[in-house]
Parts: sequence; C-alpha cells; structure tokens
Amino acid sequence: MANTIYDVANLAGVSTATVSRVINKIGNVSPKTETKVKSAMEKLNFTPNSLAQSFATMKSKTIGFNISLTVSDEMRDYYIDSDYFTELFKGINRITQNTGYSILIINIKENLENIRSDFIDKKKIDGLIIGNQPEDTKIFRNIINAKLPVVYIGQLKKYNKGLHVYAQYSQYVKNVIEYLYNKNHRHIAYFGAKKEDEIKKLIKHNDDITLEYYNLLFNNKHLRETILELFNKKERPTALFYEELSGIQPVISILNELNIRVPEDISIVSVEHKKGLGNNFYPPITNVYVPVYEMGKRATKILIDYIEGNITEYNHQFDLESIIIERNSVIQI
Amino acid sequence: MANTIYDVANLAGVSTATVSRVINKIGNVSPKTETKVKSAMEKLNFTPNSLAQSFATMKSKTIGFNISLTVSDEMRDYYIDSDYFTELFKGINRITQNTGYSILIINIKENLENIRSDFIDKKKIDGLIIGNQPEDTKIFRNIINAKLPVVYIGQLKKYNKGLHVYAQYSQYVKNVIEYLYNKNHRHIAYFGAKKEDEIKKLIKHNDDITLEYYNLLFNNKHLRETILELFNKKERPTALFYEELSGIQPVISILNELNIRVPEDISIVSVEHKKGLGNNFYPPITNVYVPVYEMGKRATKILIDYIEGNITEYNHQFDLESIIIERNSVIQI
DNA sequence: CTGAAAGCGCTTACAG
DNA sequence: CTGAAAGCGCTTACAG
Repeated sequence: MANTIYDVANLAGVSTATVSRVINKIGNVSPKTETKVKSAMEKLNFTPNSLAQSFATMKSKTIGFNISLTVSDEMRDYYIDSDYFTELFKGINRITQNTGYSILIINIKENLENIRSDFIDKKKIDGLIIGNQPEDTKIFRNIINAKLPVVYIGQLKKYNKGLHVYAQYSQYVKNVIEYLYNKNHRHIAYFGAKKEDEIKKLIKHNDDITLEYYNLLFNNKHLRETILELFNKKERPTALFYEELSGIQPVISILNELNIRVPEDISIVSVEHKKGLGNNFYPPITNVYVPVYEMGKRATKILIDYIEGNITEYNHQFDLESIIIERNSVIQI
Repeated sequence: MANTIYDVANLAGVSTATVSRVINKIGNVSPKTETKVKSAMEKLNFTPNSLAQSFATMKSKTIGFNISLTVSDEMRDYYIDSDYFTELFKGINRITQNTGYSILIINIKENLENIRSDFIDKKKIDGLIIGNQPEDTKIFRNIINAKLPVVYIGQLKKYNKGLHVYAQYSQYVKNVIEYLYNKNHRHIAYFGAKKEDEIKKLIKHNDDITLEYYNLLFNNKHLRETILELFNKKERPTALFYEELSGIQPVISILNELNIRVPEDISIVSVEHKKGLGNNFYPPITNVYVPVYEMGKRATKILIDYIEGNITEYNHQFDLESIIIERNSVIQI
C-alpha cells in the first residue's frame, strides 16, 4: 500500500494537520517542523493522493474543454481537424500548464445538459470552456443564469450574457470587403459561412459592389463546378474572399488549370486561425488572422480567475481583434 | 447544498447502500425498491458526486493522454499541429466516449517522472497513453517493470516490453522503396526522419539504387535551395519519397516553377496519417497510409482492458499495417 | 505555531 | 434482497 499522510505524520512526529500545511504551503509552520516533515515525505516517497485532496476540497483542479456543442457529427469532425481546434487547444494548454489545472476533454457527443449534470454538478470539473458558439437554448440560459463557471467562445445572439471571448466575426468580414473595395475591387465572390443578407447589412458600398455569394463552406464537393461556372461568366469577379483556408489549395489548382493567375487575374483573401499559414501557399495568401491561440489563453485565464474568485463579474464579453495580414495574393486595380 | 445519497436514502426510506446499488446497477435490488429510489433521485434532482465516487473507489475513470514525451519544445508544437496528433486524439476519444472514461490531457511540459508521480501515483488518472515513441530511460524501464497501466505508441528499441501499438515504420519505408523499384525507379531522393544507414539496411537492391538522402524533416527552411540543387544536377532523381505531407505543397510549387511536372518528370510518394489527405493535392499524391486513428483506438482499448483487469498480459506489441494508396503522383518508367 | 477530531459523500464487506 | 457501519486520505475550523 502507498503511504498516507498519517505515515508521514507518524514518522515526522507531528499531526496530519501539520503535514497538510506543509504540502499545501498554507498557514505558518516553523522551519524546523517543515524540515522534519519534508524529510519524512522524502523518506517514505510520499505523494499525496489527489483523489482524496479533491474530495476533501471539492475541487478537481480540472477544467473541461468541450470542442463543439450541439452540432452535427460532420461539423464535429470538421472542428477537430481544423486549425481552429488545434490553436484553441494549444492556447488552453498553455495556461493550464502553469496553473496546476488539468484539461479534461469533455466527450464530444455530449450535449450541454449532460455536461452540466455529469461534469459540473458532479464536480468532476471546476469549470468549462465551450469551444464554439453555443446555441441560445433554455439549458444554456439556465447555466448562465446560475452563473456556473463556463466560458464560451463567440457571441450569443440576443442574449449577450455570461463570460465569453469573441473575435468579432462580423467585423472582420466587413473589414475584408472594405479592404478589397479600397483596392478598387468592385466585383467580389464570397465563399463562406455568413449569410448573404447579413453581409449586405455590413457593407457600406452595396450599390457600388457586385457580390457573388456562395455558402459551401462545409460542403465543397461541387467546388470545381462552382469555380468553373464562376470564371466562365463573361463578367468575372476580380477578387475572391474564400473563408476556408483548407480549401484554398484546390481553388488555386483549379485556377491554374484555367490559366487564371493569382493575383494578376484574380485577388484572393482567406482566413487563418494560426499565424503564418498563408505563407504555405504559392503565392502567399493575404489573410485575416483570427487570434485563436490567444482566445484559448484568454478564455482559460478568465475561467480560472472566476473559479478562484478573483473576478466576480459574470456577464462580460472579452473582445480580441482580427487583423488583415498582407501578402501577395491581392493587387490594387 | 446539493443533495447527497443520504437525502435520497431518507426520502426513499432505504439505506445508502441500497441507493448506491441502484446508482451503480450492482447487486440485487428488488424492482419495487429500485422504483422508490429512482423516483427519490428524480425528485431531489440528485446526481452523485464523482469526486466522492472516485475517492471511495480509488478510481478516477480517467485516462491520461500525453502528447509528446521528452522532446524539445519545437517538436512538441510540431506534434500538436500535426495530423498525427489530431487522428490519435480522435481515435482515443472515440473509445473513451463509449466507456465512461474521460481523457485528461497531461501537461505537455511534463516529463515522464512528473507524470508518474503527479498523475499515476496520485491516482489522478487510471492509466496513461503516451502518444510518441518514448526514449529508453531508466524511469521508463521502472514504469514498465512495475507494470503500471501505460500504453505507448511506437517501438522501444532493445527493450521491447510493455504495452504498445506499432505501425511498423521501418516496414513501410522499405515498402515504398520497393514499390518505386518495381516501377523501375532507380534514382530516388529521400526526405525524412529515418537515418541513412538504417534505410540502406532495409533495402534489398542497394547496388541497383541511387538514394539521395536528406534529413530535413523538421527544418525545411532550406527546402527551396535543396530542391533547386537537387534538380539542377544533370542526373535528376526520377522519384521523391518525401515523408512529411505538410511539406508536399511547397515542393510541388517549387517544381512548378522549375517546369518539372508531377508525375511525368518526377514521381512523388509521401505519408498520410489521415486517410484521404493525398487527395487534397494536384495531382493527388500516392501515399503510405499510417492508420493513426486506428492506433489511437487500439491503444485506448488495450489500456482500458488492462486497467479493468480484462487482460493480464503486460508485454505485448500490437501491430497495425500501413498500406500504400495509389493515386496519380507515381508513374512506371 | 500545532494538534485533535469532525467531515467531505460515496462504496463495500459483512451480517442477516 | 437489504442495512449498519467502517473506511477511503485528505482538509480545516476550532482550540490552545
């Protein structure tokens, strides 16, 4: 059997309370006593049982990370494979590794109610990070209203409450279109997740811009046909805003086939969730950089601060800025 | 305060032992009693405290996943960003989500000794999966000799013990070279992690093959110069075995610049850790498919079986096969 | 600065 | 099929 705190206390000739104080560096212990206890721990090769510690304190020192909530299986796989997930994960990990917290992966198939009852209520985790924008459901509202330790990424429409980190998606979609507009592009093809009418609301120069809209973000089976169709029109767009960076290479390949040069014949802008990814292409792609790594770090800091009572405020949106990184895929016309 | 098992027992008019039996579906409980207990749990909105459960059973129902052990920071980032990590992670998650186990991410900066004392000894995890091939250290041998619940990926040279899953790296390197040989390639450039002399030992037709060797797997800063140099020689290779799939696109771009066509002028083979990745290129790349997803699943199954006493054997290597998937980047010459 | 002791919420051999 | 009670290994108010 492994040694317990009692064995240490006996060997050191002190009480378990004192051993506990030494372990947790809490309260005042005289240097002499501390030395005795430490050498007893050493001698017995003692390491505290964290299950007992967690039980006694009702704190698991663990935060849950849920990758994607209430989405289809297809979307889930997309998330885990994405740079978005990887960067978020690295950001979270970066913070936890210096705080003594561990990351518990919350099973991907769980819905929010299961997470709440199985993990938060059962104390298996001290808090939760939700990696994607949750839907505005009754369950979610209950969680927020109960002020449970949950931080989410994104924005909750019409219910801007709770603790969340947001990179202002609408803002950067707008910024890209304006960026292209300022380079005198007036005919832009958009491939992405935002809805057509939402985009139109964002843009200032609607009368002056022709926007070709395609929402095939997670289904680019028809990419080839779509691109061919688009570029066989007599009025070709001069710029492409293609949100999904992993789809850029196929697009470039198809354009190559058609002898359409980037950027001479068509300018391209995409989105990178990891800084520098646009450099992996030929030509290097001008991208919006969404600081997902930073978002993961920020979300984790906030969560731990809230768990530990360092912040008491509960409803707050933490904004991070996305910036356009200019490379060689856009020209002024 | 949240309700405890005592509250449920009182309301149902039974003992806590009986409530526990109902919760854990263990032992015999009469249907009547079960109904009473269940409705009491429902009424009180009771959910067992998993910290107390873990403490009482000394089982955390959690397995640790360590991504990379005893490697440099640079390598660590490489791992997390790689398809290898993602696929392994998905495989592990796939199994845990159906077994009641959770995944605890073991902090990336930890070394094996810290993992052992902080997680395994402290009971924070029931077992550990090590995502990469561990070095043959004293600590590692101690762990294996103590038959601790640890499963690792890869092979431990000269010390082929413990539980591990292996995709036979040497074997597939050999297979690729022979595959190219059978297509009449006699001049092959290799870019990868294996050492030159190891490769020579693997190949049958050494006298008949010219192998240009480059070990720049994790440092392709000089990729461009290297490729230019290689293809400016008068004796160009006819085939390229480039292990790092994420580097294939830059290679193709550089070849495009040089007006060297794939596969007409040069055949290319790479390695994919996720099935189908070779299709994302133009032309589609003929790849070795290493079944990392499957490896993650297998490792997790073995670990859980060992933890739960379903297997008692400790020293076993579980082999998985890597296969070559033919696409359009290799020609017969 | 230190100790005695209750308590955290379950599980489980044991007895019936 | 069911219950009384010990026990898991810590922490922490309280007293001194």
